Amino acid sequence: MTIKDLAEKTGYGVATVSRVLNNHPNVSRKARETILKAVEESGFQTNSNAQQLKAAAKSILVVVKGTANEMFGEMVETIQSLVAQTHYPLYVDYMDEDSNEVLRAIQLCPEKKPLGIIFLGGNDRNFRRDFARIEVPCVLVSSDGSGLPFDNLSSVTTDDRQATRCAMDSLIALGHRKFVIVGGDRETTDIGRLRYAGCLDSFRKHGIDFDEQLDYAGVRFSYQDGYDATQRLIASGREFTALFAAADVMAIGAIRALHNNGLRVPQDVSVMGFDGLPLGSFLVPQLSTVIQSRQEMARRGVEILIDRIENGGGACHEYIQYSLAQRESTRRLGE
Amino acid sequence: MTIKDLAEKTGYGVATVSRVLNNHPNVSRKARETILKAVEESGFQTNSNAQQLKAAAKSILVVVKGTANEMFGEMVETIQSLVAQTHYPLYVDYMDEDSNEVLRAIQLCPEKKPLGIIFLGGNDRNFRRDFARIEVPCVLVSSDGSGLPFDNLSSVTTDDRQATRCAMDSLIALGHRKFVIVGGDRETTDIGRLRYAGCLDSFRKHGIDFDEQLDYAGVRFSYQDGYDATQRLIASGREFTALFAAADVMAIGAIRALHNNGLRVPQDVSVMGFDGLPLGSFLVPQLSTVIQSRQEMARRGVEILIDRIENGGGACHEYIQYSLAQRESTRRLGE
DNA sequence: TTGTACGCGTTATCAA
DNA sequence: TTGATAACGCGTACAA
Repeated sequence: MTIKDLAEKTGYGVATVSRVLNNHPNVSRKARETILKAVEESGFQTNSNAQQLKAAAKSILVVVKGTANEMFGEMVETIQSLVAQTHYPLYVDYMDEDSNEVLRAIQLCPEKKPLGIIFLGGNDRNFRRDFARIEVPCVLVSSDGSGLPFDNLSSVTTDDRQATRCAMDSLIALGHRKFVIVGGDRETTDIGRLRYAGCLDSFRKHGIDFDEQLDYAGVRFSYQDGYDATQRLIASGREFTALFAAADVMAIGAIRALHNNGLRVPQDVSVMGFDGLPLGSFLVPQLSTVIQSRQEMARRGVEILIDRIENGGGACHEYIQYSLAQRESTRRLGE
Repeated sequence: MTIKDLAEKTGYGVATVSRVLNNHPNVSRKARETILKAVEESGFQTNSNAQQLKAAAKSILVVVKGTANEMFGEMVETIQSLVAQTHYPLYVDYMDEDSNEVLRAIQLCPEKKPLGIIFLGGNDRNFRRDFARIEVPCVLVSSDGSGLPFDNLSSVTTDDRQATRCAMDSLIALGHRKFVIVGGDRETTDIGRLRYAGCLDSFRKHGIDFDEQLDYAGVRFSYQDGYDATQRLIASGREFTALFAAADVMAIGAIRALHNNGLRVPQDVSVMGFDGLPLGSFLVPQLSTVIQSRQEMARRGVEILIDRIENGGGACHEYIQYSLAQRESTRRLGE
């Protein structure tokens, strides 16, 4: 079933059919009705290959880095419902955590010819190296692009460094002085770097003693890695009353590791995560964490992108409000 | 950059370029080398729109129902790596939990012209109503298609009913007699229906008293719904020593609800989940559950599909081995 | 208001 | 071994 078939069936030409399909003007009411009815009956589906081969589909592209990332699933849904309220078609492309999202976008561009791109997650290095080849307006969501010299790349994210500092400040305010950190890799992930920097900011300000070699473990963002890293930290014999995990999933692994070593949370060790996954509030103990506003991040990402598409303008970089949840996995020392 | 540009650049014709690109025979070594080098230099990317517009890409399509489903993320990765070892290109299409996966596949078929389709998750009703319009061999993974009258629809899944029965048997063997169930909707989800049936099988066999009205809550597969349902069950005043949740996420919500009501797991109530999410073994207490072999399910799904594509043959329906994990959230009564 | 005809980038057929 | 050329289904000048 093609528009040609439709044309034959209705007695009109393919151009008229195409016009009806795309809601173009200059079609008689009668033609529109006839053709619409035929479309209905035949269950016609326009072939998007041909469509895009022909011309820009005026679409928006979303590139999601990390299929398993619990943060992104919900955000994709928000983006979808937001974009659905516009007339822009939306393409969502999922990829592995460790693929190069920028190269993928570059690869997709000649095919999809998007008006703009939203990156859900992204790596500084990849952008620095390859982003220059992308010309449409883009928004990097949930990573900070303000350090990147691209006029067509905006970003919306949590201020990881400040949020982490704030989280550490709060633990210090609760009386904690001895910390260990289960963080991300500081070399390869921006998140790992920024959240670690936030910790150091706070530690320095309060004169907290912290040994980067002994008190920090830079690992991957998973339950298992959080668990393993914590085991090593404990095994090394370091004493600590508070553990910060750079992601909730790591915090969960960490709590289990503490438990296995006879350390109770929060009586013996306070644990603070980062992300604010829904899961966290169902755990026993409920996970204290930095809650990122995923909805808001996604919403602003869409808004900025559409504005740049429609009105032009250079890059802008926004931080989204986060909130600190002191729940059950942290406690005031000496109470 | 198109193959036409490539042709000009190298002095060959588009046909030769195309042949090189697709590894076809009847190309001189010299031509192949020259063209390959030009491809390298120019960073040429074949336009898949044009490719698919022209002809069937001999691809395999994966339709994933439920972006947030923790089961599927890992399975998609397995499928990808398995199919990568063949010469079939793979398309993965993600959709909301409540979209109609069969209609989506029907829509995709004329465009992608896949040789076969893998459905990750699926609803009985959707298949019954619309699947007849799909002609290529398909495999439904993680739902049971054996009741469906389609010769081109195979399925690979856990035997939900038997697995649940087995899980309940095990709880009964531990001395439990009073159960409540936080299950899925029995009307709209196959999983809800089958896992409930499994419970009843076991209860009947052992003469366990169970009131469908009072002891069963059919809700959605989420933390919050598991939590809410358990709250209601507790509030209703029913006494029970064991709670079965039809999914691990529900079990987690349930455990929190029990905790909030001063009920300890497993001392006061044993909780058994279903799915075997990695998360479960990091919780405190570790979640007892039915472990579905996601890897194996995905692997068999791919194997069966490729076999049907290459050798034909009718539908086959397989159950994949599951295993019962008695971990820390269940205990023997009276010990 | 409508239809004809061309081109998008690719693959496949055929003749050279 | 190669190249010219006809499709694939659609959008859109341009002509009518």
